Amino acid sequence: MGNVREPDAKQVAMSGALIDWFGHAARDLPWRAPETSAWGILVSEFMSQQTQVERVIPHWLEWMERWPTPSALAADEPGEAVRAWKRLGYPRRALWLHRAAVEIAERHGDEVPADVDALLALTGIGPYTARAVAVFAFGDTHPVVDTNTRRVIARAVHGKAAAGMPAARDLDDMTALLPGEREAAAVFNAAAMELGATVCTARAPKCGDCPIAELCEWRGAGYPENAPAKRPKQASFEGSDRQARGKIMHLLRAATAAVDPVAALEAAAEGSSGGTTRDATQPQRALDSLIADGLVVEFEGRLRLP
DNA sequence: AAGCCGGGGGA
DNA sequence: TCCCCAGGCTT
Repeated sequence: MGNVREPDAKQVAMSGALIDWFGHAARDLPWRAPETSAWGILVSEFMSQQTQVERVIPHWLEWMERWPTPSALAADEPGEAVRAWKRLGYPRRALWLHRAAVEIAERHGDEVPADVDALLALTGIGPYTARAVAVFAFGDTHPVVDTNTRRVIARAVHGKAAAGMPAARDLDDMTALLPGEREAAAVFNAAAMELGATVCTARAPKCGDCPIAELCEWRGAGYPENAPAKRPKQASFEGSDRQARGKIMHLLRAATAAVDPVAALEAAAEGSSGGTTRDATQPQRALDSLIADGLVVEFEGRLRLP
């Protein structure tokens, strides 16, 4: 981390403008209510990984009603967490959230730890989520770097259209903008994320609504079209293994009893008879990978959630 | 460093 | 159609 230096005048102007803007423009997300527990913050962060927050809201409300504490979730079967996850995507997150709840209940006295390193040690929590919980649940003064803040900094500070690959530099960039005062630092982290999510968007930024347009280097340079972020090209979802896995999970979530493996393989192949040749081994491969992930369990020759 | 992992919203 | 989304884990 090295020496912490005082933000310069432009950095102060930028963070100040973002904090002021956030005061009136922030979305009314339920976990932003002041009485939300650290557990509630942690759940919201798990659900929001690679998922737009608007889609998370109903799942979060239902989840917190049913499992208001880590120990409440830990007392239920992991499969119940996977079932309640519904179609949020990446169901491994539900499994990992359940594991994290067990770890918190067993190792931390049912209290979400406030320390970044302790958070990082929990299942499913990485650099982003650990700092997000430390900052948004406990008011700590770490830089929170997600896909939104990386894009905002790339544009406003570096004058580039898009962020490069994630790097250690991202944390330093965010730290340079972070106000020294504790409460302001937490609000600034949320404000930078909010700007990236609602105004400084990847596809069609609303620069007319931007509170830091006058300070933005990208705007000042005339919106140069730099090389786009080298994000790994995601394979088409249609016909993918991921889609096949999703179909099996959909069947198992809806099932009230363990299902015949043949039915699961048929579900995985559903819709694949559309003319183009498809990998005949895909259904079995999808099922095997789900079992390897612990999302599906073999039980007396049938399949069920864990 | 690269690949993999869901599903939906928006252009 | 393609790109993107409050990422993290495995190899």
